[in-house]
Amino acid sequence: MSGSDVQLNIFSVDGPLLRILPRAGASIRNPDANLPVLRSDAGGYYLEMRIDADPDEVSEVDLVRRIPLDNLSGEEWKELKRNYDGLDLESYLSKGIKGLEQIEDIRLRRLTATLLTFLNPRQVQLVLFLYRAAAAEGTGPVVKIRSNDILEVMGYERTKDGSFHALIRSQLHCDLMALHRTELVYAQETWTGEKLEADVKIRNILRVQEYHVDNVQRDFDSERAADYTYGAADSYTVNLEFFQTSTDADGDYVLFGNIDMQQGVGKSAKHDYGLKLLVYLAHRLKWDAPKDGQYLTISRRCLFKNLDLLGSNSSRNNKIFWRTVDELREKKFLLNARELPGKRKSSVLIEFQLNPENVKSYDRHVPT
DNA sequence: GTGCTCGTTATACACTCATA
DNA sequence: TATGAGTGTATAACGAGCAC
Repeated sequence: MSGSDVQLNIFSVDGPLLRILPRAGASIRNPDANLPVLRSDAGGYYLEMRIDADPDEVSEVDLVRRIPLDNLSGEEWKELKRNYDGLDLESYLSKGIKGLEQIEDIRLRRLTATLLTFLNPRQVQLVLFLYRAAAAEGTGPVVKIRSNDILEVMGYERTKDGSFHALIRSQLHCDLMALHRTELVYAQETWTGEKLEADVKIRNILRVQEYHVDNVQRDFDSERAADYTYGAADSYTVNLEFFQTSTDADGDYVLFGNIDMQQGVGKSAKHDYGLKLLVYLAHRLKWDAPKDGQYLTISRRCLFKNLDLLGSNSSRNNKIFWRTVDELREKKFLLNARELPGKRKSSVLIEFQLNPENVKSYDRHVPT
């Protein structure tokens, strides 16, 4: 990547990360997603959620997201498992994420919510912000960020005294801790010379290496703030765990430009369809062989599932989808999109023409 | 189209704690 | 004791989706 690209606000995100990002962030409404369970193996104890592979789509691989539960004795584990197995999560979740309030144990409630809402659009936006910061700073995978700077860029309003409200700061801390603690377990195909092999990978999207609190008198505990209370540190140093090839001219990555990091104030993070569609298209760039590097053809069924457009009103779903397409067209990520008839009458395909100036894939193994 | 629910932010206020 | 920074809680308001 050249220096002029950084000046133009263009940055790269690793291909291996984009290949799994929509799967890793599948919501509980996604038909491939299973309810969280407690599980133990030789490596330890975990709260985990499995996303099953969809046999109809090669890009929809089997993936597990899990939070390791450290420092548990055998007895504590048995007690926790007994309590958790007794919960009727399905019934709780019929009332939405708020239904989890019926879980009495605060830590377990928060960990379950963390797993269920993992990689919501706000967290995806945070990941993109960190990659953009890494590109701007040129310090490789390690990025140092100030909490208030991120919140400023995300468009949150300051309070009268010029700081950000504790709730917003706390939410940022919880998002960073979710990305720090949640492990992704999946199979990744790698090239050894000309030979393609598959390895099982266990990776976090990022790890928080250090955090700093400006006022040393403040009693701040990172784990406690994530599990029981509120609060945030004033700055964090994070390591982007997938950051390996993205600055390599021969690497495997997607270039993004022109991304608006502003949160729509008052807008629910879960309904940011524009960001969801953009990330999904970037993900497909890493799986498909786009015609001329910019034409992608994807089934409507698959798009609706990955955009979480799973409501019962199909005409409304369609309306939201095309409104989202228009949004990406206005933001110059898309040049065009149109409906194509599928093999069966019921299977509609959508052809996208991406704008290579704002989203473009590089892969040393697939000629572009 | 209407009314409801849900997730989110904004605002206000009370509390704790350290410091001057 | 007053002050300021940070934290925790309650409530109102808003936008969006959903069911009817």
